[in-house]
Amino acid sequence: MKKAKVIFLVGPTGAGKTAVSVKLAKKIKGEIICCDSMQIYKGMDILTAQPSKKEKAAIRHHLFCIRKPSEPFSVAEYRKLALKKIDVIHRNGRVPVFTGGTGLYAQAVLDGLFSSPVEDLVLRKKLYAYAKKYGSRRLHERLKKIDPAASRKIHPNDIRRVVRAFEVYKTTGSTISDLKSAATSGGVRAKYKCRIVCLFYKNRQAQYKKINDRVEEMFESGLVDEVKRLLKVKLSKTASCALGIKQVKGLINGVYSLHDTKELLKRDTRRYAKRQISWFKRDKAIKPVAIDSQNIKKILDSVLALI
RNA sequence: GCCGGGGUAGCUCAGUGGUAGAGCGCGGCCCUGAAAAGGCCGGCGUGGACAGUCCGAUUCUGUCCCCCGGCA
Repeated sequence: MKKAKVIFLVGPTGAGKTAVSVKLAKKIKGEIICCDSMQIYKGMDILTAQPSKKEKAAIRHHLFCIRKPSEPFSVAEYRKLALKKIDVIHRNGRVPVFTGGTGLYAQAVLDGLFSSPVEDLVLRKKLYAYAKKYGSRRLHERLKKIDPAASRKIHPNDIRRVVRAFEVYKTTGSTISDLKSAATSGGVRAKYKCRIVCLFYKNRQAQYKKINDRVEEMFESGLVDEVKRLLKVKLSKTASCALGIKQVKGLINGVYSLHDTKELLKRDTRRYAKRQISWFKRDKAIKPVAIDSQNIKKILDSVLALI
């Protein structure tokens, strides 16, 4: 039996994934699935560069705007929803096209996740308090005793991972290393004919220019008002991580000038893009498509040739 | 023109009579239930120019050039 196809269109922010994804989906009878940890939130259209109404009307989009900004979200939850969508879309005889820049989400769908417990907020709070009091090094030392392998991999300063490793052990009785080396469940990579394409700029300067321009546009389209609106409710920990919220909050509170806010957001977005590139370079199955212009037709042709 | 302050990494600056550092930028990397998050690594730069003192000057002295503030 011929394997059904699943497409992933990934790449750093500002590469033009959204526009390409719509053209691509039209061409191959595809439907788009959000592969972005922030675009799953509604009410953050400018902040997350949500696809336009027109784009959404042209092609079926899934998993966009499915959570309120007050609600938390996680990779595991994402993976579950994404797998369901793949089935539904295949059943309709169409091709799922995952589009977005969250590498971890793509990986979770492709390779699955090892089974680990949901977050234990109470325990987590305690662990952070401990780390704050005695230093994360001390917590790391303790981790070394229960899970030497994990302690070797996790840097003492990487408090989140140190805490998580502890949390996993305390709630399940098994170490995160053991869980990790046990079989990961539900990866899609072998089950379907997966094609992963990453758009990236040949020239870093061109990419940074695009990012800088986009930040300016976001402000012109009403970013500040959008953030003001969002801040009226208590944002979940996840939603509040969206790039732009912290920076614009500083502007609203009078901590930064408009100019400084823009520069800060540009800088943080550049750094984010850099991290995305690092992430996508790791997976050897990812096929790179170099872009040097915004000629969508050309980009689309390159993508089509690879899938 | 005079008085004062200053010219050190792409930027902002620190420091020292024995050839220099910190933040930011920038580059590279790691990554499994917060991932647009979190973490790690990376600094030879004509120390404005020239001359002098000294065993030795980026650090002291002199001259010149440039910048900033004040007075004219």
